[in-house]
Amino acid sequence: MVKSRGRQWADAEARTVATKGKRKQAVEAPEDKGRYHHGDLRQALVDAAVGLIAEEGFGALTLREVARRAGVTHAAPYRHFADKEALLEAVAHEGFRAMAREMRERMAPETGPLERLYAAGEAYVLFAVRHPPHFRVMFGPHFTRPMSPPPEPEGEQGAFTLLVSTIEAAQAAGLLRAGESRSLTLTAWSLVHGLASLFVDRQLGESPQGVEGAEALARVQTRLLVEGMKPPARG
Amino acid sequence: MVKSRGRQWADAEARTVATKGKRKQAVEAPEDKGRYHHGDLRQALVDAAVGLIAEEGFGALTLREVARRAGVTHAAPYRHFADKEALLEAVAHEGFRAMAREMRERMAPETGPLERLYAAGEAYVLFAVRHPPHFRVMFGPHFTRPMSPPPEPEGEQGAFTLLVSTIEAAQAAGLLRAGESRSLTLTAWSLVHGLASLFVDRQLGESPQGVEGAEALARVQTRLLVEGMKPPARG
DNA sequence: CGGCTGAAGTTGCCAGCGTCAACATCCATG
DNA sequence: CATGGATGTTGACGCTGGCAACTTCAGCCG
Repeated sequence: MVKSRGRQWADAEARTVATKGKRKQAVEAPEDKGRYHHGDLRQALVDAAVGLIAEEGFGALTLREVARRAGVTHAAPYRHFADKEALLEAVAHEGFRAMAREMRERMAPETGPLERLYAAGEAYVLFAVRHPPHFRVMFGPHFTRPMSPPPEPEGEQGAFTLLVSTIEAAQAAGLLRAGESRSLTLTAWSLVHGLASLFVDRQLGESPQGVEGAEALARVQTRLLVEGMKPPARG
Repeated sequence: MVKSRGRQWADAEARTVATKGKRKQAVEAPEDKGRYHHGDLRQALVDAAVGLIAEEGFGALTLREVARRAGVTHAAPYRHFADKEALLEAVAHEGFRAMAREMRERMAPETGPLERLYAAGEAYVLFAVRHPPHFRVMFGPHFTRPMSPPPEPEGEQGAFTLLVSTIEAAQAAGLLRAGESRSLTLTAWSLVHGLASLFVDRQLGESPQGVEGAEALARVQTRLLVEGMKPPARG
């Protein structure tokens, strides 16, 4: 029964979504191999969960398999998460933070209120297409207890707040119909969320796939939404 | 160990979504109590699964609990479904059929192409709000293998086909911008799907809840989408 | 009417899962 | 250098999805 479980700690490099911010200076040195303590097991577990969902699908998401991928035994995760749902909550929080960040980044170069709105919508859809596991966990039916609100670093706006303020800015500039800002926001949110969901859930069989296809589609759709569906003749 | 498992067959009445069509004349007589064979266990299992998701959430969906609710032992479902996923597929198929039916019913009284489009969109959202378990199974991340297309009774159109043909009819009547029918359809679909998803996943904390709230919201949103978001001044 | 046969349901089993309690190891602080 | 708290391990429990072998039933054929 001498299991040859050579401890290989998960690479921290594979993360493309995780908070870029500084983390405890751990796992940095390359010679961490033989340690009993992991250094940053919590983040390693989150990464492993995301990778597992991406590779094997949601049904394969097992606390024990996550632990295996992180190179620890099956009960180790309980030192960092109360239960499986708490781990998923951490994934969702990471997703919300990353989505807001990507929206801010794509909006940053734009100056016109409408251009900023386009950028926000496109970033929302692109985030979902690029990070399906996060998106699924964020909005999926996997939580029994209500999810705690994602922790937003000081001064940073969440994705939804960002959308609202962008739309209100466009209204203030006279570029969008005034009033009903809540309705306009919900319409915009529904459109991008629906498009993102359809993409992630592979409901768009015939349409262009892949990140580029999604980007083009998101671009067209956000324009189309704002331009309106009525014919030029204005029936 | 004498378990008092008095066989109580699941009421077939509780179904509000199931195919209304006639089923094998079974379970109809009220004195079915002591039977060894169930009569319509397959449908009873689907109903039990839907009820279980509705009452206890997705995490509680267990083949064994479903069997318990249907009044049979844990291995009985395997006579009707290859595995748990096959049961979920049956739920999804029932959902797709019911959604298409509800859309047709709500569209039926309307004659104008735009009114029919409104009715289709409202029915889509209302179906999701009224039948969250079905909607979640239909579009959730629960299938590893691709879902087989829902069986559409002869001559009946599926929900998506219905939406496409309605939009094309509106275009033909000159009430919607011509061309790009695929884009218009995707926009409309994304909007109603996003709105429905946000409702089902309880992301709309502040907005009006409940079926009436959803209906009003769906009404407003479908109009708003078609009218367009631009200010009357046409920036 | 009586026996056969296949469909439908049952019993018992297995590995794997989530979770907990008890134990082992390590790092930091005194 | 001792010690205590944090972190990881071991072993256990009940539950689950799935399989195999058995039992019960209904309809059919003689």
